[in-house]
Amino acid sequence: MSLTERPTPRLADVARAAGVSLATASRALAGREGVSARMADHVRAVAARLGYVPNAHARALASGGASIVGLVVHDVADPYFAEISRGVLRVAAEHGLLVLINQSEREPGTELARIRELRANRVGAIVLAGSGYTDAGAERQKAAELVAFRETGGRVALVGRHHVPVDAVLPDNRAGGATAARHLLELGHRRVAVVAGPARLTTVADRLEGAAAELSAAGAEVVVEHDDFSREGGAAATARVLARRPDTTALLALTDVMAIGALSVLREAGRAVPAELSVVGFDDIPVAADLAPALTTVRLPMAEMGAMALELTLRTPAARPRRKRTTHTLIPRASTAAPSHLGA
Amino acid sequence: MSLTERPTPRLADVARAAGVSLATASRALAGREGVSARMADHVRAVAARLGYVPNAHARALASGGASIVGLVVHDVADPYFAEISRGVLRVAAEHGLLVLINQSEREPGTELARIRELRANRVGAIVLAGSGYTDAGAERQKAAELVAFRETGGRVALVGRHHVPVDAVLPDNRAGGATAARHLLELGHRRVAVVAGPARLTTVADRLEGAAAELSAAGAEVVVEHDDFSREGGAAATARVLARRPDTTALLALTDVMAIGALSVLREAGRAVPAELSVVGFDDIPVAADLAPALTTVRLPMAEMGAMALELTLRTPAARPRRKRTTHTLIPRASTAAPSHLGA
DNA sequence: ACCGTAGCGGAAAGCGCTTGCGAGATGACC
DNA sequence: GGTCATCTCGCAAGCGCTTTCCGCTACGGT
Repeated sequence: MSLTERPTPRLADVARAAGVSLATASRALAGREGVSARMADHVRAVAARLGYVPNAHARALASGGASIVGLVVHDVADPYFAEISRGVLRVAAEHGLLVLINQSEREPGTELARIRELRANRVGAIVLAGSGYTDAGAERQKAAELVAFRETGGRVALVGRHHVPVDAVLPDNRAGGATAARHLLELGHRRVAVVAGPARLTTVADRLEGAAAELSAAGAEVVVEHDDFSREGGAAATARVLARRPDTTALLALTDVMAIGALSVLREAGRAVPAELSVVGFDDIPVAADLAPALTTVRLPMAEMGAMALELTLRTPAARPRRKRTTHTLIPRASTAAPSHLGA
Repeated sequence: MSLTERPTPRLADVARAAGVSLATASRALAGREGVSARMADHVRAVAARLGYVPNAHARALASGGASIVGLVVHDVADPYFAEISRGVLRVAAEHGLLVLINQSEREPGTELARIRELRANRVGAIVLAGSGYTDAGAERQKAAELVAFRETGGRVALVGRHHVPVDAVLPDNRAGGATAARHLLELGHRRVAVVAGPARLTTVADRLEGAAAELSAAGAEVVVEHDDFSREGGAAATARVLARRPDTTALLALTDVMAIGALSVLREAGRAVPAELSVVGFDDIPVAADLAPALTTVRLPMAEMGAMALELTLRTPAARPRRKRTTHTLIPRASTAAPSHLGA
């Protein structure tokens, strides 16, 4: 190998080259007081000349605690989580924090493993985004891990409803589901299908509950099809809806990503949206406005949710878990209209 | 504060509780040889009972090197980078690596700062995704930082063309640009506008060069409008194209995200796509097929690019930088057609 | 000119873990 | 039954940095 492996300069090298002690060098570089400005400048200049990069592990070990936070999402490429991540990264950058990112792949086991890795890395805080699970067993293990982390000085914030007694940002899922349903009802729809994600996710349970309550209160017929929280899942669920209840006049997809799948199936099936079938989504991901037709949806402040979660972990810990509720907004676009027999 | 801050159990606690020495406990938990299976099981059981989580910093310090890799992207919420990130995370998970993610915000200065932070954290490898800069000064600083990192034992891989002598995954930008242009030419377009990102990015330069070369060789008129690499940038550039050259028959957007902005402006302007104006994008981000109309584009294997980059860093270092070129594929969809005077 | 005070710099003790080396124990072989 | 090879385990020395505790210097006050 022609690669010359040169040892990284250490603080001691900087100190020696600058003609000062370790303590002085450390203080100078950390910008701590107790060193004259002149001296500090000198040390910094020497460090720069040597290409010194402090060893964050040594620093973390000696001072106890690194400036790293952990982020766990279901899937980074899902626009919902991408937006949340962006919010988290923005706040992290503002505070000089580094972000260790993880995907849980929507698997409770994987999620648990990721949390442990984060703990091992002594991150200062963990932001767990994505839905909780309706399975009490999985939630209990996660809760134990997270509580242990907090008890050893870590900070935790969740995005979404989990059965864990820690700070959380709660998206307005139930009310959002109700709002979406009401929109369809007001347009005159009475045969509505819900294209839902996996029943074991609390996000799905909440949105569905809000929608179903509203719809049945109005005496509408409701069918629900569960599938993956993905474009393909949305497509598959929609195909089943079409087969099972061809007279459905409106589709309520519990995420925009699923709505995208729904729209594609409807397009292929030659069912005009919204003329024959209305479609409403959830989240308002960035592309929702650019779909064909533009998607009516319930907007959640995704990036802010991520930002708020990280900010929660930065505040002084509270004795009782804090809950921050978000708002939601119906964004009416071209994908919803009155059912055709009314329009006619 | 009612939060009971309990100290994290240390390896010494586990060793004592298990009745073994530190060395044995360490080896047992690391799964290293030199410890009988019986003993190792016992130690692991005790560790689990105590809720022991090894301190990754101490481990990194003692063993020199953490199992963390750094990833720098321009913007996590941009679908292009989200896909690359997914590829990186997949490979990282397969190898038990943690990923420290960073956004450079398309700022050379920020990018540099992020690389330094990654270095400070003694990551084993850095994957730098996103375009290089045509500004030689910025590239030089980045190169210095990256080369220094490599010389001190770090591994680096880039995605995209940078003026840095390290391993890289090179997307087929130039040829892809040519392919997109040829598609338009074959349809009969002769007045083409390129909706381009910032000129200082090598990605833009390469795609544009490939397209322009092909177009001018065919004697087509070409206008280029630069703007941000975003939906809004694409919209603004398109608006300018419309004002400057109303007789343009085809738009070549250098990324799908910009194409989305272009489509929205065209829709608002009442210009039918592809009847009046054809639009072709670049990347084939997941939603490209679901736009209105479905976007013709040049597909790049984004997730694989991320995966390949990380895998490059995992291989034994080579004396000379390795370059992996990707393929590209034209994905014809509904947004392109022959210009109207031909169709008529 | 003397003493008090403040402020700066140096020595050293860890932070929690890995690991090379050597001691002790165990079994094999003659 | 003795000797040697083979394992298993423990000791102790760091990894690079922070931080406390002191001692020293250089001032200003009187």
